[in-house]
Amino acid sequence: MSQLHPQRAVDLVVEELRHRILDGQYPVGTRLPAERTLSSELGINRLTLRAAISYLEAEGLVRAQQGQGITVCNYQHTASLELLQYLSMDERISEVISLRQIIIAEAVSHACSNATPTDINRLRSILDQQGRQIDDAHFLRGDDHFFNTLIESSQHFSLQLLYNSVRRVSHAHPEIGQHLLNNRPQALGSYRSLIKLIAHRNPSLAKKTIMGHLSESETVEVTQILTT
Amino acid sequence: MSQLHPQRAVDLVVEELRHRILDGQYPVGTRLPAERTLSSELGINRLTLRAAISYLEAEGLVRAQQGQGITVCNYQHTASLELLQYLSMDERISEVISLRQIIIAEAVSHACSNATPTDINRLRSILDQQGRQIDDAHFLRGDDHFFNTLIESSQHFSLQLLYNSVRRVSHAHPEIGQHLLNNRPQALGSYRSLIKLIAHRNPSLAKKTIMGHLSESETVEVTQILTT
DNA sequence: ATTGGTTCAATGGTTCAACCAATTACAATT
DNA sequence: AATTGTAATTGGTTGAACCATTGAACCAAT
Repeated sequence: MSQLHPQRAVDLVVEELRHRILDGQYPVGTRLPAERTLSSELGINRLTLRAAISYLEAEGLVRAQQGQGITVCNYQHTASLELLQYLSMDERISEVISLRQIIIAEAVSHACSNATPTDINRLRSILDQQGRQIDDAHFLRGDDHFFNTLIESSQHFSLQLLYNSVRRVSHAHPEIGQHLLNNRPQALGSYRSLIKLIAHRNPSLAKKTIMGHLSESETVEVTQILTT
Repeated sequence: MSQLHPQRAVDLVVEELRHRILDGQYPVGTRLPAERTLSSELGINRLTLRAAISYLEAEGLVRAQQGQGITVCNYQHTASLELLQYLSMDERISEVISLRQIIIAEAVSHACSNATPTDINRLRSILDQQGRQIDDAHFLRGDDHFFNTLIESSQHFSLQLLYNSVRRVSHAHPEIGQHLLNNRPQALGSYRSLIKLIAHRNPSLAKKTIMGHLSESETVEVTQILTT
């Protein structure tokens, strides 16, 4: 959905209908009002409504069938992670945080094998030019840039796509960014540690470090890596 | 996109355009032909094309802007995991397999905390009534049912949404199912093992077991659990 | 009473033609 | 050379009309 420029009528309708669905105003399994009725109610043309419906079909929220109407899907089974950005995060912040951690751990692991020296230098450069001492907004932007680069360095296309969704959820929910700010010291270790782990080229060790699954001997090893 | 019933013109157009984009026929960053041109070429009405474009916008493949045209997005950054089902899997089967494993490990871990006795019984029941000795197609269907139930037992909505995408990728690419069949014995341990791990209610241990991150003492513990 | 087929109303699917609105390209002006 | 204004291009929206599918209501034959 575009954001800059005056918002299209289609986008407004998509948001309105998505809202009604997720609110339970149009419960799962029920039918939306007929297109002619609904477009009239919303004050738009039927074709505009149909473009919105098409969009919502792609999101896995509704299903249109001729003669039968537009049915609200059980999106728990039909939607993708993209849906998360439109839902309330009250009880799910921890889900996203841990998901993010898993993705990063996996990405670091793959980056150990696939990151080029150029990639590693780029990561270092992002850290340096950021300084890491600016206001929250700038910090989060730098954070975003850093992890984007990290994910790309992993050369793992599926992880990249997955991370895109998590990223959009984070952007849609400032609470998540806030959580990252609060837990910055202890969470994930510092950025430089991540780079050191990648540069050390030990995928398994790197992943275990991030996930906190280290044995005693491994802990010693990691300590050595990080203090050099 | 629906599949039963006669396929709508919109769906055909979506598939055709998506194919052209992923093929590189419409390279990333370039513009599609003008709507009037394209709809004429495809032999459909412009409004039908627009519904298809709306769908592709939701998939993160294109971006339409008035006066500027319809631009092909850099879907590596705009799409979600859903895209994977439309791509060639040649080099990515292992990505999906490992992603699937991570999701299941995480789900089992949460199922340890959240699965009700009813959930566990349901999982056992799925195994029993399946018999596990039928042809591949039936096996995969049972497999699908089992893991769906497992994911639901985890009560982890984000994982559920994520798994939906992986599931659709798997369905779109029989090679992945084939890989599951081939590596069935050694991969993930048996289904009954998973249930035992869940019933034992030790989230951390369960996850490590599936991911193969067990220490020696933990290995002994797991062996005891699985042999009871 | 049950079955089977027919009709019909409702609903989504598609098309046409026209106009609005944003953007861009380019020529005219300075 | 820079600026401005205008025209062409492109997507955005609309209205009305017609097609195709579905399901319910109805009716007839058994």
